[in-house]
Amino acid sequence: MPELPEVEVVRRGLAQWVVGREIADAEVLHPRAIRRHLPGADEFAARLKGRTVLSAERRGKYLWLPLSGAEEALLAHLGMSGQLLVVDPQTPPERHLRVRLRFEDGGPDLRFVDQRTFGHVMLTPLVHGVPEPIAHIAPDPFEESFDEAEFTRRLRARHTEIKRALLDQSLISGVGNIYADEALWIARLHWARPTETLTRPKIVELLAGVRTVMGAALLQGGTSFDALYVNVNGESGYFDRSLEVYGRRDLPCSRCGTPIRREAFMNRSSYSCPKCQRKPR
DNA sequence: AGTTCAACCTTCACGC
DNA sequence: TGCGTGAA
DNA sequence: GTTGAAC
Repeated sequence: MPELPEVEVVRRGLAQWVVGREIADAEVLHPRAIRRHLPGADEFAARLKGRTVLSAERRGKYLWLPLSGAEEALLAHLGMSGQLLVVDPQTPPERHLRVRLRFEDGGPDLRFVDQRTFGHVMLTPLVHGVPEPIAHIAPDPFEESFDEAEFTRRLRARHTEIKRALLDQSLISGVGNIYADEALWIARLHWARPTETLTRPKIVELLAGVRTVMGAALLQGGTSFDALYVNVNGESGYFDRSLEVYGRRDLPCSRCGTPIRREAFMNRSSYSCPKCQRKPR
């Protein structure tokens, strides 16, 4: 498993190419890619033109670029299949290209590509440095503002099941269904474990698991499950992905050899090792 | 109040 | 070969 | 992955 800070690779990748650059033109190729908070594609494009990108930030599945002028940012929500790509302007349009930003310097485009249209980009005001629509989203474990003691306190005050808590974006962000299952396996925790029974060291272990899984995924460009989902380099993360439990029903646990089980939970799949992750009584 | 569930979309793998 | 289904 | 409606 790669070591920290993998996130910085992604962030630097964005910052390196984008920061300080003036937007020449914004093109919306799919109306739903900018749904919400804006009248339409034309105004979206008009408001971006001539603005300069100041920096690049990330929170969970969100990336945002603060812009010159007003306290505003271009916010991208990647969803499950969305990607924010930095590519040579000569590159032919991607099959699922939704929004394309060209720059005055003639350098690489910033392209929002999203097969399933679950993600979107928008222009939004910043409040305390964070886009207004995601003000309720808690920091992810890679952010400097992520406070482990605070997280521990709030987690144990929840009185809920641990996986439910991990998927709660107001408590911790960046952890989806797959990452949750993987992190729980690493920490040898059953998804139904009551949060108030977790010891401080166990929570530390779990967070380490979350960072390991999330970091590996970020290295591959965020969401990359199917071979058709590609990373920032346009390569599939499919083959070098190393999932221990997710999607491995009946396959042996790499720690103890016990067949991995699949259970329905919260209207989705949950995978775990019956031996390593004992169900709480 | 807490929880489940369908909807939002496109594509692909699978079985018949 | 295609059509419906389930899953991402 | 997120939202909002329905139990």
